[in-house]
Amino acid sequence: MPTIKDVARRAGVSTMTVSRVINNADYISQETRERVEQAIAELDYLPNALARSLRFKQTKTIALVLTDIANPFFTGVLRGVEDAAVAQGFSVLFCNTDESEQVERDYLSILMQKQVDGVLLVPATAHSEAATQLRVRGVPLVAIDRRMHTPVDTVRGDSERAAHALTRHLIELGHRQIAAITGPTDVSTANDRLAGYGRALAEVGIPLNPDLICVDDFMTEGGYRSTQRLLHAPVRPTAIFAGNNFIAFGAFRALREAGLSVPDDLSLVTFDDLPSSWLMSPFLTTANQPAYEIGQRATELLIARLNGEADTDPREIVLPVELIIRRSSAPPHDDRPRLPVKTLE
Amino acid sequence: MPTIKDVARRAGVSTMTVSRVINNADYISQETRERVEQAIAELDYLPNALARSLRFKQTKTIALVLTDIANPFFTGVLRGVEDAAVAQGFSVLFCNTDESEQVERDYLSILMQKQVDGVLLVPATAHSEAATQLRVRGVPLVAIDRRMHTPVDTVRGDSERAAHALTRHLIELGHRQIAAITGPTDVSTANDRLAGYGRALAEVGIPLNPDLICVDDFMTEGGYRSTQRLLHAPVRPTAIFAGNNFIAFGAFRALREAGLSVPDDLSLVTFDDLPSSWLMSPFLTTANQPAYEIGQRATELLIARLNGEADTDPREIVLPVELIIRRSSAPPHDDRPRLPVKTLE
DNA sequence: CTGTTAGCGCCTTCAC
DNA sequence: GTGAAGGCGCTAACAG
Repeated sequence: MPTIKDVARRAGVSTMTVSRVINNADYISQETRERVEQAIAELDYLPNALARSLRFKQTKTIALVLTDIANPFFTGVLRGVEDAAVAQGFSVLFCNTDESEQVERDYLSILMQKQVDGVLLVPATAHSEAATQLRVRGVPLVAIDRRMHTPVDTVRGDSERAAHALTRHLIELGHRQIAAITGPTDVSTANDRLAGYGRALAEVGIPLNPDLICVDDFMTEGGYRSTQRLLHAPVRPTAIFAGNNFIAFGAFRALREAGLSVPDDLSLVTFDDLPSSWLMSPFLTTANQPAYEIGQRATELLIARLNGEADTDPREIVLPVELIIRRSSAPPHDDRPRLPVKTLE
Repeated sequence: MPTIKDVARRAGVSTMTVSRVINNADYISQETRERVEQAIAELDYLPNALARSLRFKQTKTIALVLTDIANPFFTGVLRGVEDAAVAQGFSVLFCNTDESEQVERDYLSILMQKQVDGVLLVPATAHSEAATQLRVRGVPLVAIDRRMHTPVDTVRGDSERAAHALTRHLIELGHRQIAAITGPTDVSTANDRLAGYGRALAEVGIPLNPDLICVDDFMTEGGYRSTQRLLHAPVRPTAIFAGNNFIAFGAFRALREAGLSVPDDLSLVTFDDLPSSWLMSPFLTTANQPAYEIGQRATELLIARLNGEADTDPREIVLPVELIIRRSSAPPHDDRPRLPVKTLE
């Protein structure tokens, strides 16, 4: 592995001159420059970014710390992040926390040691100390998808409004017994979605029924468990608002196993779903967040911070969410008992 | 940002002593160690990994360069890679090439400059010079999913065998006119899958019909275009073997638009599909590759190479693929012309 | 057990 | 235009 010294020796100049060529500084004679460039080519020399970073105090690397890349929403975010990062010459260190605060903490420590220039974080919880940890060390942070207790740059979809729209849609179809299943209360998206749901109910004077509100994790299993609970509750809901796609998948499975069909027996609406190009027959009514754009905008904001631009108060970018109405939502049947019907296959 | 010097000053020792504590070397008096540890805690000191890496010539960072993270198969690979990497104290630099050789080349250059310890690569093409580039610089490489022309460590699913099984399945259902749609011929998985397809046909004496073989990209659009072509071909196939999940999605769309139903009018089988927990009603017959395990095994092999273990010839790990038979494949109808039927909704 | 010296590869500063 | 010295933060090798 040749170093700058080898190049200098071969070109018959000092290392400083080589350095000038690499960083294409001024005041180099055309002739020297060519000689150096040739030596570089002959030796197939590549500068050592480690050494440069040590001097420049800049690694041209940012980190993306998120909770679960298997969620297609976050896959979209990652694509947006990467494209925006590359466009500005940055690399992306990828970290998956699986919603664990402990893992998040450990990662952040490593990232600070590795001197990443900035961090994009989907915080496992709203009270994550990440913001403080990073600020102390002067590492810029942009939160993605979820708000944090500490004031911090944030890019996210408008969960409250979207949840309101989904719930409103159910109400307009005639539903009154609408259940909500969301993630942990210390995750802002769960709260915001529940708030939007509540606002829609309040607008038409439907009281909140605690029996119809389930809080579990944001995973398939959470949706499955919660739905089973709902089916044994005193009042059976005619519609379920699932706080995210995984919850909806779990809910659907529980309904099917109970011999209930969507939307004949219950309507089901959710967030994010799957890319529609993947679906044989798109089915779920959903509030679709602009995942790619969220990742992109967050990265651009982060890099702007790195460059010292926009050095104002924390900024919050809230992107609109698109409502996609499909077959999983329909008017409720009357409430006379009905025989379970085979689910749509 | 405190450095080792600050810690040394505060603890009243030399930097070397601090270094020894950090790396928990032997021969430190209990008392000094405690004093240093206290100084570290008080200053909230974190060692600069850049400086350490410069000395150690080890960054504890590997790169994962793949073609398209939006493909759920690669998402699974990434999860496997990350888990295995973290378990051994490595971080993962993530790079998406979008099947572009140029992007791949550019990334590799950056990665070498950043001194990654090793590279996991899904080569954009089999003739990628990546292997040579990296070898020259002594950076270990493990290819994932696809074989390369240069001999190199590889971890992949058994595409040939799986394609054979899928085709065999169609034959056993009674199909004789079986079309194949695959990706570019300079991608080994495309070739292997075509080979498996051909072998299955040959076994039962069905001649290869060039009209029934389409080569396009591995994307939804490729599947869509190819299927449209097939529908205008002299012989209409009764079944389509799609080279990957995206091709299958595109094929399905083209069939639906043509008013054809699966499996009533044509059977459709493919690779990878989607995680079944996401599906409302799993539909596609598929050869399911162990994505997570592929990522995991590749990472373990790479790290073994870094540690100088297993310094033998390039190794090829071929993992078995699971055949999942679902509703998209069924016996063919007789070949009398039929009215187009609405697709299953 | 602890400290000093030197250097990883590069670049900033200041001469020449 | 170019080069020599010094240092980024850390540690290996050697002293003591």
